[in-house]
Amino acid sequence: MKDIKHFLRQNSLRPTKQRVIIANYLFDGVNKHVTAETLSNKLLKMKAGISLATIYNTLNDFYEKGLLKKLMINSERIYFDTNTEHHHHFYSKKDQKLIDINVDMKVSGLPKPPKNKKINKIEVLVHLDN
Amino acid sequence: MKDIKHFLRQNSLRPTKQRVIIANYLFDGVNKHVTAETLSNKLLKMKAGISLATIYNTLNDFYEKGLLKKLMINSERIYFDTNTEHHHHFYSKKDQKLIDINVDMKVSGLPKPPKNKKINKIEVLVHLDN
DNA sequence: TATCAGTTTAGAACGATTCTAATGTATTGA
DNA sequence: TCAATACATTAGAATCGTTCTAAACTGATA
Repeated sequence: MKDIKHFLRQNSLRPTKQRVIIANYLFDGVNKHVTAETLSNKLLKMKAGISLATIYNTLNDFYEKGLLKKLMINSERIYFDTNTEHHHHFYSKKDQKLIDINVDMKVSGLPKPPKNKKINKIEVLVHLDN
Repeated sequence: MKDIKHFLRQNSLRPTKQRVIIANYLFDGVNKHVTAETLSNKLLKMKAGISLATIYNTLNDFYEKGLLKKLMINSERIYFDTNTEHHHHFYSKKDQKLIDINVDMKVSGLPKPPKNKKINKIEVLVHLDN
């Protein structure tokens, strides 16, 4: 896809074969949460022979350019989120799955931050039972 | 301390020397957030010769008995929280520090959870800038 | 106080991630 | 166009937090 190459160049990333494949999958319009492992599995199914090292490099490169958000949620693995807007999540431990919450939520009753500290952002994680 | 031995027994934990030392430190009335590493450092300073394996075992034993909460927060390490009540946190990435938020907070505008899922608990993490 | 289940320990193993350094490739500019 | 080079990819080694193993030890019990 021409668009993806252009998109990568716009973000100071050389459109190599591997990056194009990965970006095409990640930025297909449907927001995703991936770990290196889940992405690797997807790519294996697509028969794209991309090494794990490259998958890690690429996810981190995309992250550094702001194309992905990093989530570390009650879990052992780092999730990369293609939705880089500020938003919240449902999390099902049982399914090991994250679901975006895209509506605006308000947190009330927040105490003052400690002296000399400023609030940067508020993250709400809604744990699901089943 | 007699109390601590009793406390451990009440929780079906044999009051071994190592567990008594660790419990005495953790449950001294001041809530704490520790990782295996920070606890190990504290114990080294106290000249308690307790192996890392035992520290991991003990933290996990305490966790299994509900004496500690596990937090995994935007970070590489597992934090154990001596405050097992439902509460929220400030988190300073710069300082790698967690601070309890013990006041009641309300989250409004929460969407319905996915079909057949029930909300278990809501965790708010307030990221600090500096 | 002997027995035994539970505990501690050093060090090995593990698993996710990063590093290394050799090979390959996109970009550039002559 | 093509050579030079800066950047990417890769397999496998290294790393680091954590868990496992199996041998030695200890608290509980009778």
